[in-house]
Amino acid sequence: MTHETTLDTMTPCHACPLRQLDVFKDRGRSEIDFIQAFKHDEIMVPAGTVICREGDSNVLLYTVLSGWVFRTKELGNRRQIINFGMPGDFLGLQATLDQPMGHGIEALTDVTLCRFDRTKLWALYSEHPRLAFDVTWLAAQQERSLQEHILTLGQRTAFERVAYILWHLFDQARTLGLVCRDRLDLPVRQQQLADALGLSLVHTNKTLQRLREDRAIEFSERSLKVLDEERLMRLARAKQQEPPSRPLI
Amino acid sequence: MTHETTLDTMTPCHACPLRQLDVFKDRGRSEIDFIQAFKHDEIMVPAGTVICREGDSNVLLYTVLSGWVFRTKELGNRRQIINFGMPGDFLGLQATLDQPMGHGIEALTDVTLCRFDRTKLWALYSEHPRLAFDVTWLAAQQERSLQEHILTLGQRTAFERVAYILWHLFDQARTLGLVCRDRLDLPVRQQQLADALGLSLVHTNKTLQRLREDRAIEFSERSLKVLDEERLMRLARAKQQEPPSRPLI
DNA sequence: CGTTCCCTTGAGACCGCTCAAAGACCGTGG
DNA sequence: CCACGGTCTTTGAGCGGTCTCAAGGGAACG
Repeated sequence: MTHETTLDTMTPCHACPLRQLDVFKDRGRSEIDFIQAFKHDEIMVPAGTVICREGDSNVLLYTVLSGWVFRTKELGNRRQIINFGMPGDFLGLQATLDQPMGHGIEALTDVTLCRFDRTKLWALYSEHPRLAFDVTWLAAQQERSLQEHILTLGQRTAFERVAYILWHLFDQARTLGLVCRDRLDLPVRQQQLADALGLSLVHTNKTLQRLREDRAIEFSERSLKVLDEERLMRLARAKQQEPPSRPLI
Repeated sequence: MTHETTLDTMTPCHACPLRQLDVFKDRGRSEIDFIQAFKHDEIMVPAGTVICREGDSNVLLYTVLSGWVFRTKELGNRRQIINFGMPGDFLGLQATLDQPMGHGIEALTDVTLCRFDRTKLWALYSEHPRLAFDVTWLAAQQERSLQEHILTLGQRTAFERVAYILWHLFDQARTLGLVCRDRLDLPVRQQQLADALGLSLVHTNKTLQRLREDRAIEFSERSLKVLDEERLMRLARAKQQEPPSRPLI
C-alpha cells in the first residue's frame, strides 16, 4: 500500500537543513543528541501516499523534513481537509496513549519524513522536560491554526475563504523560505482547496477567477504569485502577525 | 469589569468532586499534592463574564470546576464560537510562552474555576513528567474536538450541524453525569448555537423546529430532552465512540 | 405595565450547489 | 507521429439552501 523508501543516509539532526531557518528555535547540543537518538529512520514517500488513516492506532511520530502533507477527515462520501502541513510540522501526536488518530494524513507532494519511535516518547518527557514543553507548544500551535480555520469556515464568505487560504499558505510558506519574488510553488489542486474550505469545486474555481480578475493573484501551473499582498489580505479579512519562533523536533 | 469572587474555602484537590467521576483518571497522591500546590485559588464568575480576550498575554491557567464556558473568535462584527467547555476542561494553555491567546473565553453560566500559577508550569514539566504528559494529552484532545468541528462546518448541512451539536453536547455532558433521564440542562441560547455553527439565528431556529417535528428532541426552557438518540445520531451523521478516560488537572 | 431579551414566523433575495459539457494538458501505446 | 484516455480546469444554466429584513409573541423583571 505504501511505497515508502527507507533512506540509507539519514540527515543527521545537528545538520538538519530546517534548523538553519530563522523560524526555528536554537537548541542545545544535548537536546539535539536526544532527538537524534529518538529518530528511528527517515523515509521518502511519493505524492498521494496515505501516511495514516483516521482511526489508526500505533501510528509513528513524524516530522516533515521536506514536501507537503494534508490532514483529512471523511464523512460518508465527502471529505474535509483539516489543514496542510509543511516542513517542520510534527505529525501523529494524537495516536499517543492508545487513542486512535482523529484524522488521516496524506502526502500532497513527494515527502521526506523523519520517523520517531513512539515508545521513547515517555523518555523524552522524563528526561528532557524542555522538549516535552516543546511538544506541548506544537500541539497548542496546532490548536491555534485549527481555531483560525473554524473561524474561516464559520464566518468567512466563499470569496474570503479562498483569499484567506491562499494568503495563509503563502504566508506560512514564506517563513520557510519557500517564497521567491512573491511566487510560491503551490502543489494544490482546486479540488483540494475546495475540500479544505467546505466549498464545491465549481464555486472554488469561479471564485479563483474573481481573485485573478481583481489582480490580487496569479495562480496557474501549480504556481501562485501574489500581486498585491495588502489587497489580498484585505479581501481575506486576514491580519498579519509575527511568526513566532518555533521549536523543531 | 470582571465581578469575580475569590472563594475563601477552596475545594481541596484530593477531595475534588470531579475526581469521583469515572471519566477522569485516577491519580497518585504525590501528583495530587503537586496540583494542590500548583493551584493558586478558586474563583466564581457570573454568567456572561469575559474570562479572557483573544490576544491577551499573561493569562492564567484554569480548570473548569463547575459551569459552562465557551471559546470565541471575532471577525469584524461577526463572531464564531469555537467550542463549549464543561467541568474538567483546561483553559489558557495557549497563552504559555509569550504567545497571546488565539481565542477569547466567556462564561456561559455561572462558573467556578480553579486558577493555576503559570510560573509553576515549568516546575510541573521538570518535576512531574506524568502531569506534563497529561497536559499534552489534553491539548491533543482539544485538537481532536476542533477537527471534528471543522468537519461539521465544512461538510455537514445546516440540519446535520444542529443535530450534531445537540447530540455532541448531550453526549459530552453525559460523561460528566449531567444527563438525567435523557434530559440535560442546556444553558445555550439559539444565537449561541448559530454562532457555533456558522448559521444565522433565523435558520437555526427553523432547523430546531424541524428536529422537534421529527420527534428527535424536545428543547425549550434551557432544557434538552433527547427522545430518540439513535435517530438524532443518524440525522447528525455522528458516530458513537467510547469516551476515553481522561486526565484532570 | 413598560422594557428587554429571546424565540418564532413569513417573505423575498442571493450565494453557493449540482448537473452538464467542453477545453487544456499529459503520458501511453499503437 | 497521432490517437486515446485520464486528470484537472473552465464555463454555463438552473435550482435550492441559507441569508437578511421585518414583525410579532411570550416570559422575566423593575
